[in-house]
Amino acid sequence: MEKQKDENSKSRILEAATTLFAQKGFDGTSIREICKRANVNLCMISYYWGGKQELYRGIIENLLEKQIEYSKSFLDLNRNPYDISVDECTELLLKAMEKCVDFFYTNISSDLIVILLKEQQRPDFIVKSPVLDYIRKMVARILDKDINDREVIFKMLFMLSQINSPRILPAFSLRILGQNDFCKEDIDIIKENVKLYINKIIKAEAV
Amino acid sequence: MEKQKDENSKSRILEAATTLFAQKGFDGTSIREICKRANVNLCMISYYWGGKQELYRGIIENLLEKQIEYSKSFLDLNRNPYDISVDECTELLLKAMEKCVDFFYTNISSDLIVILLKEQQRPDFIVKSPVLDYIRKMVARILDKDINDREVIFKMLFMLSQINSPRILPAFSLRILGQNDFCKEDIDIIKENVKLYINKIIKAEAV
DNA sequence: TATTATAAAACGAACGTTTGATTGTGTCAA
DNA sequence: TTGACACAATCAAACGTTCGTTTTATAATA
Repeated sequence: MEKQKDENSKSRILEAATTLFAQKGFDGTSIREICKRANVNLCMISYYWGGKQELYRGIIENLLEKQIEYSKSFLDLNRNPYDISVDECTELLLKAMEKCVDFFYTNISSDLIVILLKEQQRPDFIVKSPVLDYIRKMVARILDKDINDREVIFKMLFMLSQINSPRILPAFSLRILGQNDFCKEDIDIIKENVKLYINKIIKAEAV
Repeated sequence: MEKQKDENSKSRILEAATTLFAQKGFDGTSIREICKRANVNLCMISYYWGGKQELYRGIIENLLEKQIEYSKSFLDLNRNPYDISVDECTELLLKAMEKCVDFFYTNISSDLIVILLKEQQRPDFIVKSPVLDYIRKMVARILDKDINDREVIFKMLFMLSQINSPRILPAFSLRILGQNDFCKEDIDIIKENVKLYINKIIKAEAV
């Protein structure tokens, strides 16, 4: 009376795995722990994905799709940044950065950015984001440099880490704040910061 | 003819473990791998430290001592920031931030900051840094706020992530740069950035 | 009656740790 | 000066546990 096509257990696994990977990392999380939390049998991960590693890829690709889909509301990835004026491009980039804050601090994707940061060094887990590539192209255009120019890369780094700083140091910041996650007030502070400093960084006074 | 008091193998283990923990994380590194890289027998970690976890603590505490020792050249941890004028305190903080860049980008401690960032969420691996506490107190003094004020905490976050951004996203940045580690030129860019933006962040125009 | 989803059990491999033996070194009484 | 002894360092081997995965069986559905 309950053995029908039940995508429910599949999504429960995804949810449990995402939470645990973010908390304890890929290697620190056993599939037994995931399955216990998701309330499913031990074999279900292999059954649905083929293995633990494929489950990870599934989670990440899911995020990337969401990111691309979400970016469509404020970016046109097919439009060549070099065909846009510097001023318009700057405005677009600033808007994109603000939208990134919204994206990275929703419940859905907050765990995922933590996972990506944690596992970024695994050669087998490399992720290519077309959205990130496009943003880099925009920075290059604004600075009138090559996309692989050292200055462009560092400007991107400073921007991204500025946005993600609370997620990069979650244990540190949340422990001091005495919270389990960031609240609306925190996100507003981050956004305000983005508007102010990212703007300055982009406008290329130095660096 | 070679079995004498040989602290050599102990330090070789420390070096190998630091490199591997930074690369693959604590859980992703086996003691077999560490010992193989250090060219010592499998039992030596238990012999010297008692276990893998204790080896980790040994590494981290080693870093903290170095950090405290190093900070003495530009900070007096016993001096109460609230007894210093805002202007002098700002200058001291800026200097400290620049010194932090030097510290975090030397070969000795670059791996260690990566490890700390990776393992920060483990409740059993929590590290308290008196230097960081002092810097927080300085920020609070400059902003004339309580040390636990949300604004103080976020300013610290933004400052620290600004400094560490290239270390926070090492895979991302180094892959694009096509380098194995940051060079003098990169560190100069980071320092210049610190001077410019940290200064703006501290001076409290907003956030 | 296929097909899909779940369950329990078992697989070999890898893990961190411990054991017991062995080797070199420094100490010291004879 | 030497032989015995304590001790620190190292070794190979084995320990029990946990890991990701697979297998075989079973229940529910189309």
